[in-house]
Formats: sequence, C-alpha cells, structure tokens
Amino acid sequence: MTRWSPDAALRLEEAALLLFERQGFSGTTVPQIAQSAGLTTRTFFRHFVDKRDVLFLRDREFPDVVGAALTGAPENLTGIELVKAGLLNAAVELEAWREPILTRQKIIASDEQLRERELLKREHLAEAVGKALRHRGINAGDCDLLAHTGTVIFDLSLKRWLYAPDSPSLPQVMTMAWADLERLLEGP
Amino acid sequence: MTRWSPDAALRLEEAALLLFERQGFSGTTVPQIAQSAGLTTRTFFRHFVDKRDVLFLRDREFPDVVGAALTGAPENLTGIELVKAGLLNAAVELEAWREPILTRQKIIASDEQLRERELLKREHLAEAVGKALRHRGINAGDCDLLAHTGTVIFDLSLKRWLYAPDSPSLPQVMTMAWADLERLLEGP
DNA sequence: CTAGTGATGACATTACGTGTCATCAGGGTA
DNA sequence: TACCCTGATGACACGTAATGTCATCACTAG
Repeated sequence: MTRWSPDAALRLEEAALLLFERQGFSGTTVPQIAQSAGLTTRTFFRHFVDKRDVLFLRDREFPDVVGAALTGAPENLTGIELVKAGLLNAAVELEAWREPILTRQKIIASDEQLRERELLKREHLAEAVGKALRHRGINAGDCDLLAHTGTVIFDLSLKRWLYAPDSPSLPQVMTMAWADLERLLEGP
Repeated sequence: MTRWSPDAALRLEEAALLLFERQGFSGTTVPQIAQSAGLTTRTFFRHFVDKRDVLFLRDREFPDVVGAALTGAPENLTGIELVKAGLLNAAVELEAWREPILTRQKIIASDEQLRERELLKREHLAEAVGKALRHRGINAGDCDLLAHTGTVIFDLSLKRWLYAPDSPSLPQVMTMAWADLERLLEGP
C-alpha cells in the first residue's frame, strides 16, 4: 500500500499493552512505546490524543455503531425498549472478545487516570444513545435519563461478566441487571 | 495562626476561577494562578493533585458527607429509599449555592478535560453511596446498581436545576426525575 | 531557651504534548 | 516518461505539567 506499514496505530497499541502489563501505565513512557513499535514519539501523538488514548483504540467507533443500531431499529418501540435492544445488540458483538477486554480492563483498573478516561468513554456512549433517541422522536425530557441509565446497566454488566468466575453470557447478565433495576424501583 | 495566610487553597481557587473565566482553562497556566494568589507553583501542587483539581475543591468532602448521611439514616429503609433520602438530603444543602455552582459548571462544560474529571468525581460519589449501602446490609448485588442509578439521577437533576430558566428547587427536580425513571421502567 | 513541627520557597528534573518543516513513496495526469 | 500532488512519517524545538529535594522560617511545646 504505502511505504510504511499501514497499521501504525495497531502496532503502537500492541506495544503499549505489552509495556503497560510489564511496567505499569505510569511506569511506561511514550518514547518507550513508540520505539518499541518502531516509530517516533511524534507519530504516537498523531494517532492518539494522549498517552491514555492508546488503551481505547477499540472504543472509537463504538458509540456511533450503537447509535446507528438504535436509529435503524424496528418501529413502534418505546424509549426503554430501544435502549435495551440497542445495548443488548452491542453486547452480542462483544461476546467473543472477553479475554482481550479483560486484559485491557485490568490495566485500566490499575490506574485512576485510566478509570477517568473510561468514564469519559462511557459518557460518549450515553451521548450517542441520547442523540439517537431524540432522533427517533422519543420524548426529549426522557432521552438523557434513558441513555445514562442504559450505560450504567451496560457498564456494570460488562464488569460482572468480565470478573464472574462462572460467566453467563453478557446479554444474559444485562437482561438480569435490567430486571434487577425494575424490581428495585417498583418497591417491595 | 501561622506566619502564612491559612487559606492558601481558597486563595488559589479564587485566583484560578477568575483566570479561567477570563482566559479559559487551557489558556491559563499554573504559574499564573500561583502568582495571582501570591504563592509559588510548587505550593499549588501541594494543595491540588493537578491543574484540574482546583475546580473541585468544594467536592472533596461531598462523598463522605453523603455516605455518612446514608449510614446514619433511620432504620427499616429499603436500599432505594436510602439512596433517595441520602441524595435528597444532599440536594437540600446545595440549594443555597446555585450561583457559584453554575459559574463553576460553565467552566467545566467548556473543556473536555474538566468534564472528564467531573465524571470521576461522580464516580467517587457512587462508590461512597455503594459502600454505605453495603454497610447498611443492603443486598450486595444491588448496591452498585442502586448507587450508580442514584448518581445519574443526581447529576441530571443538578444540571436541569442549574440551567432551567424557571427553576424549581433541586429536591423537587430530583423527585420528579425519580418518578420519571420509575414510569419509564414500568412501561405502558 | 531550645528543639520540633509544618507550610512554604527555590531549584532541578522528567515527561507530556504541540508546532513546524523536511522527507519520501505512491497515485494521478499529460 | 516526467511531473505534481497527497499523506504519513521523521526530526527538532519548545512550552507546560508535575515531582523530588533541600532550605527557610514562624510558631509551639517543654
């Protein structure tokens, strides 16, 4: 294709994951990552806005994908049904990636700066979901509440699924979490 | 008391807010803030872990206060009642501070790095709430779900209250948001 | 009077992140 | 073939954030 390997971002991500596992996040410098991938520091920052960003390469398209799924969902669905269906659909796609996601999650959990970035990514997901709901004509005052509630369920379920010793499928965990929330809110 | 003004952190916060409003967050340097407060850069970083932290000085005790309120709440409350009551109680305390909170919120909204930190603070609140719920003997599997749902309601309500042209009280907004969520989850 | 405490100043240093220009392979066009 | 254009990268300089370390000096306790 070009004179350079076309996968600079992927090579940087791979090198970063390896170094983060061995030396920790804060114990690894960007020049180390770049050199390990055969590139320069400047090129690292062309592909990632900052050092933390390299751990979230796989999340870039996620909000748009989920948003598109919501926008293209069947008619006659309520807001809550849309959110459930859209996030459940995304959960199915993740099912095959448990191991690499778990590896990454352990790195994120080890550093508060990374947890912070993870929360921002969750917020971006919530914004995409909220936007899609508005686009579908859902009652405007409810969109943000639905979107944020959905991403909370999604996030909690993802972690239960990752860390559960005997793990049921992610969609199953999510469905159970929705049921839990409904039970809790309806009262005794 | 001491040879120095005892309110170094407060003076730094005041100077920072002024500069952020005039020049923006990224357009202001830490040396500027420190000099404006009559202190050195090194002292700034003794009071705040990083540049962003100066905007969240008022939030430091908040999770612990809410957690203590939950721990000391009346007996015989369910998990959901505890969360509602605890956050409603916190909302009452905030009622008098609408203007300064709004000022700060506008700065936060202007910079993604600050929104990111805000999300981390929200997460700390959720952790404190979850911990208090566990301490109260609430069903362990429900605590995180309740805590995160509560903080989502709290956060959305706070922003509605801040930006509503005709603002009902924050507790009122929160109560309405809880009712909205219950209605949405119970379905038609 | 003296020793100890604690917040600050002063200085050095590392690492993050950005601006800018040069380089060079491949693709399109005449 | 010859030419220009595009885009990703390298090389270099630079400002800023953030931390480690030691010195300073008012206040306090005894």
